[in-house]
Amino acid sequence: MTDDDVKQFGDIRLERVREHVWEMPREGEMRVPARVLASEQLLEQIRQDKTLEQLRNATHLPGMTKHAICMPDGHQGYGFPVGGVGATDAEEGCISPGSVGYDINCGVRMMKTNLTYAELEGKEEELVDALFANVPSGLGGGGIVQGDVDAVEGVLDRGVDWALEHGHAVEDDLAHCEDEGRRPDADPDAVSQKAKDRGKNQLGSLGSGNHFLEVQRVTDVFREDVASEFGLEEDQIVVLIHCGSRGLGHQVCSDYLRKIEKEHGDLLDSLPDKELAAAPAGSELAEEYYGAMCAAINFAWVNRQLIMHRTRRVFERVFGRDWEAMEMDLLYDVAHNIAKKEVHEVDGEDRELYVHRKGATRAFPAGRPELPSAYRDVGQPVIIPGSMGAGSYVLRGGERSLDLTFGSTAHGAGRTMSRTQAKQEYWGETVQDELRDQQKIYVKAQSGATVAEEAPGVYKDVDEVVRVSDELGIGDKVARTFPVCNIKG
DNA sequence: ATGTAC
Repeated sequence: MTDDDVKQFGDIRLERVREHVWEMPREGEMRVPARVLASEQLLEQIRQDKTLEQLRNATHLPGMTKHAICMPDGHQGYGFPVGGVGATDAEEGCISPGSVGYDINCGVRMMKTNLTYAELEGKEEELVDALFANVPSGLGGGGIVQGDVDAVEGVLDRGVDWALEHGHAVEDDLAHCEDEGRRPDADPDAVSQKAKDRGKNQLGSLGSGNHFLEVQRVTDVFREDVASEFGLEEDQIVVLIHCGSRGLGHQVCSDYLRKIEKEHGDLLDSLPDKELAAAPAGSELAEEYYGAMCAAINFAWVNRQLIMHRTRRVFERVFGRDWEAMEMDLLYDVAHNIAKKEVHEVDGEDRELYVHRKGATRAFPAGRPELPSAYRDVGQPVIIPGSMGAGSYVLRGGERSLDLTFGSTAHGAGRTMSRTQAKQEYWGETVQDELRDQQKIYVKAQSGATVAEEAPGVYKDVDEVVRVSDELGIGDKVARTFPVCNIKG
């Protein structure tokens, strides 16, 4: 090993295993080593905050297997890094709400169209205004559906099946969503009344922060055969929807963090950070949290479904054609913040694990039984949004992901500065004017401050993140898109 | 991310 192959950041040591793979050797109370998957350039950004320390802390979680892993877009989060993957034994390990994240099933879906960029040019302002007027966004309440108690119960229990029953989905949408849009382990009774109350008037709403709806054009195709299977080609218009489970998921996370801290104090005392609070596998709270989290997963899927279906109606008005004629079909919906029971090979043995992916995307290659039939022979689509001034990517689950990352890859570009700092560096209106005048990107937002917080300059280079994923073989580049219209909170 | 704190 040469000097170039070792990095010492304070008391944290990283050893290069090979290109883009850095290992933090096991020491002290660490149960497993940790790994950072990053280029030198991205590692230099990752080391700037508490990401590496949080990654090391995560290796202390009971039942952690193989490695705690940090993706190329990793940054500091609540307890567990955003861009982190940790797989714990589902019988002898634990489940940790902070390792899922507050925004349960924050994620993205991509809807295709058969429109070309040429057909949209000149209509950008009309389209962005119509989307903004019809898709609720911003903090607080107001959704596409004003839900009552029964509606929320149905959504939590049946996910996108509920949307289908109520005319907000078609069968084909279910066939192109993970779990067909319905987590079978959902337990609505484990979701507090307070969480349900917060969620009932947020069904079909974008929220705030980095959440958005973006109309994009496909600018590059890297793997022609896979793109063709996915139904993507250059110049095509697609729609990307990025949002989560709103106040409901947030409430589920905080409810269970509080309960688990109280009930499992011994386990908490054995961890280096209280924010990693975890319930032992098999305990009542582990089961309840898992059921509640799965219900929140359903809520987020329905949220994205309602927004997508409303978007079809908006396109119908703007383009004067039926959405079916515009072939506005769902490509796929991917979760960025969940824990899920999955079987993976560990030391030559198949074991059931809680795979925590926080700011990480499942990236299963061809052949995994969980994949819908449309993608079983090609591998699942992985959708990685960039900032509103940069491209986004469609990848395909890579052959090496099962071996390296429990079937996962990155989820986005990742911030480089805090929201507070961003507001000091940028002014929302100026950002909007520049995007429009220099790149023909039309942004409309509830708040100028949000635009400043999400300015393209506050994000890492998504091209570099995707390059690492592709070169590692965990997620293969298929296509790149570029923004046309963007609405946000 | 989030009725931006308990």
